[in-house]
Amino acid sequence: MGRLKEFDESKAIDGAVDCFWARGYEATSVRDLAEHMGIGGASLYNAYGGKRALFVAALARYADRSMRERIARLEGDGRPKEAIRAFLAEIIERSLADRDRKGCLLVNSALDVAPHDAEIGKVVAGYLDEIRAFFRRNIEAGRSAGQMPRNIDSDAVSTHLLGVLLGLRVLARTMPDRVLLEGVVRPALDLMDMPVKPRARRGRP
Amino acid sequence: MGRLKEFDESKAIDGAVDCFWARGYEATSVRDLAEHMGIGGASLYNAYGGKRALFVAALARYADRSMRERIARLEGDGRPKEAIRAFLAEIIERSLADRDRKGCLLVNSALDVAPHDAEIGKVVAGYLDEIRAFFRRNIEAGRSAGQMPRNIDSDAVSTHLLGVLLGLRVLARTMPDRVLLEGVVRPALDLMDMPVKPRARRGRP
DNA sequence: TGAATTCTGTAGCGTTCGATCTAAAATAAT
DNA sequence: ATTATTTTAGATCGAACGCTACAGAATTCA
Repeated sequence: MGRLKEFDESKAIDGAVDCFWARGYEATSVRDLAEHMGIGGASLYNAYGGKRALFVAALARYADRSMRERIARLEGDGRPKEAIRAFLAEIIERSLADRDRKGCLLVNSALDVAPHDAEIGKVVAGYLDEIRAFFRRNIEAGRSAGQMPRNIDSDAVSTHLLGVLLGLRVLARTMPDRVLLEGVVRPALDLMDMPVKPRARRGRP
Repeated sequence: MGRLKEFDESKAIDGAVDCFWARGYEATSVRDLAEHMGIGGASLYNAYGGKRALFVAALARYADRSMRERIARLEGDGRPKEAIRAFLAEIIERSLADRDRKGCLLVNSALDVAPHDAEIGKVVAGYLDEIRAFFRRNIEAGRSAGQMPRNIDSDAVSTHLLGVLLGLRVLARTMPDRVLLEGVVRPALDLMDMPVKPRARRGRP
């Protein structure tokens, strides 16, 4: 019973994502949000409770549509090493094409709002852990498949890759240069390459 | 001629650094600033011109007292490899001891304000380049001293280390855990180690 | 149809924002 | 002493902030 919502909830939350993503939490006003969501201020408070709760919802939406989509898509091929390489390559391409320099909503939130809000901090940490788990799964799969060194430390390298990803995102917002961003990533990818066989001789391998 | 300043300019700018550092640019109000600087609002505008100009001055102060001090101190030993290791170790220790999770003012600014302000963006990019130059100098010195692989790519690895540093700072604000932060750094430090000699035999080395 | 419930637009709440004005206070040069 | 210049404290500016009250519109129950 009661009056039905008139606005498209999915379009609305996408509008909120765009706002928070482009301007950050603090710099986004409730009026900005309502306008980009195509609703009135009262509807915003009625449907989401307030600015902070809406931000949490926007984070979840972003994580689903951006991070998890990418992980699922790249991990589907069954080529673990390529999945990791493609993941980072895709971030670089998107960063270079991102003329507004919006970066990644999760990374932006990890630096800006997470330290000041314990609850949101836990949410963001959970999303970052999902990315790290993606790296770790594919490192272990790559090692099992013989594509990576047998003694590779999946814990340390997956954590390292998460750090490199975050650094990549930060650097891309201030110095979006291809040579620079690829320089950040390349040594990390080299970690997953097989060690060169020393003194390969002609004849039998 | 004219009335003399009553406040300590050095204490004042330090107060501004603390404010921007702890709360970020947007969330810091001119009233917060004036209070922590020990001056009135009118004096703030008289001495610095406004919030944005004060932020630029605070950035410069921070870079001098924090980043450049650390670089000068660690690079003085003449042990290039140890300088890089100690640099990252010091960041980890400071991050773990930083109960307010303020992180690094330069990194925070690189993600938050640089993308929205071209002029400040160039300033921040300049500071980041100083850090990268520190890494590169010490990689090349370490290579020359025979402490690092002869074929190490100082451009790529210094850029990689800058990325790792930025990622470290982001991660420390959301997940300040020693195991995690050291996991981010360790594979990067391994890049600078000499390759193990294959099949060392007894007798002559 | 009447009552209950929910959504929406408008208006406005009190607060705070960055910035400025005014006038008194303090100093240096004349 | 007079004048010129600068700093100070305090009040205040218009605008924007997050949020809410309220009345009307729209819908499902009885």
